[in-house]
Amino acid sequence: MSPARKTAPSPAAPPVAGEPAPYHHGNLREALLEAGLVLLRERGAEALGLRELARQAGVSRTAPYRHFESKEALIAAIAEQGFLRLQSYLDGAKRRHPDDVERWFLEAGQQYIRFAVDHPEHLKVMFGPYISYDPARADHPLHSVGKATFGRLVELVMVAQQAGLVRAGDPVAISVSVWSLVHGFAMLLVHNRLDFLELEPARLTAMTEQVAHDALAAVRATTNPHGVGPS
Amino acid sequence: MSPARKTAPSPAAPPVAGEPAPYHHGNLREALLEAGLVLLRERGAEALGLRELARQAGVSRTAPYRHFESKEALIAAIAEQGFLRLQSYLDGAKRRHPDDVERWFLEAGQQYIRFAVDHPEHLKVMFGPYISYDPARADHPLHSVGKATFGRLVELVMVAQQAGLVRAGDPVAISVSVWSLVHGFAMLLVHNRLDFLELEPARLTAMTEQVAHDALAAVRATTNPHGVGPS
DNA sequence: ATGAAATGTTGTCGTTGTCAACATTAAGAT
DNA sequence: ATCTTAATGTTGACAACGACAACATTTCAT
Repeated sequence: MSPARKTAPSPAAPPVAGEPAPYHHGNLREALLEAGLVLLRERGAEALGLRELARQAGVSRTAPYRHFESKEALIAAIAEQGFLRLQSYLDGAKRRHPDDVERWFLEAGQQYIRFAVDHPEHLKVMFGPYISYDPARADHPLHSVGKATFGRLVELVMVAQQAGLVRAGDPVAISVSVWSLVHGFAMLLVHNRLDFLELEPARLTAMTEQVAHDALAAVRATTNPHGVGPS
Repeated sequence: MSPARKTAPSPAAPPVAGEPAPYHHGNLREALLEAGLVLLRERGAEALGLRELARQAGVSRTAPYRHFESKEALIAAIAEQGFLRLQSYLDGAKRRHPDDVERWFLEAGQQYIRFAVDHPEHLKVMFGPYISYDPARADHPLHSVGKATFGRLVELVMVAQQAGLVRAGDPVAISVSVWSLVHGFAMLLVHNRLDFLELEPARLTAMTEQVAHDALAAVRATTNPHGVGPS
């Protein structure tokens, strides 16, 4: 992002003392989302509120309603950004190991967990009860981006199947198992449910690697004598 | 629970029209928890509120504060009950397969998921962001009962190790992997993240069985050359 | 230039969690 | 039995929140 022209005409800069604070913010929607990320990092998911966000953006309490239908809609947009961030983590794994499926698999699992460690509150928002995830609203952008993220995993699983690394069978179902293990660990981490493990950084990376390995073991093809397909 | 004498002296019965509604409820703490379970089932975790619970219990808005320090403390007590319920699900698996570790393992996994299907909102409360889970408060009863539940799994893993079913290694770390897979699937289920799978009951049980199998595969002992393990 | 659409503001309502002050009942000591 | 005290329940109040309506200001297309 160059600091040059955006879609908005003038401001997009921190408020200047001399100027009379323009009536129109000019960039409010994105400013709210950015403030949301900051608030998320500094004060946690519970602190996310329309009024607080408006305050952070230097705007009055109901202004956000011009850009988001409701609090839930705003949070959904923040969650959406979270999935994009997560995708870039996962894509990094693929980019770094383009021709070794096993390393790609293991690294993807670790990247998922790294995302959880780096942005725990964001993960909470993405998978917590803050948004309803009504199956009737399956056209919502949040659903699309969520499915796209899951698609990264399905693609990985299919490649791994063709390489004989992962067992045959419905790749979506297999992906659910893999996702469940890594996601479950991430969620337990993020909600402090694993504090009794005393996970100082060294132990954390060891545990992360173990989880990634076990995720692969969970769906690994049975090492067969002569080629493809399990016994 | 027989309808006979409880710890409280007189009421513990639905309010009678004739009586002037005694000043002391006599059983408020348990009444609040029971109302909490009902509210949880009927209107979801978001509807849990001190005032609403007080209303359901036929008592005035700040009365709950005589029995719970805060809203979070009340929810923690409800979560505590959830862990007890979950334990009884898991204990059922052990009871039904006392001398077949593999069946015990698989059934335990399925029971965890069955709990999620039977009491989704309760699971949300147990693992959601409603309670802070401060590591400093490690003496809280919620932590104890949580660790006790996890202990069921560690016990199972240790027995499975001795039977040569599960790989050697720190049984706690291995349990975390197993827990993560089953828990992750349960959480995804409960938060409607798997609706795109179109899980009508038949597919759900199939997927449940797969998850349990994969949880075992994740930590299974490598089939060893000379003896104990399966073919 | 003018009317419509987009955007921001103040006022207000109902709801919630929490505290303080007060009322009523139950329990224990004398 | 009476008196004191702790346990329990109530009303009043406050700040914060999400949401809506009505109004103000700016931008944009015609």
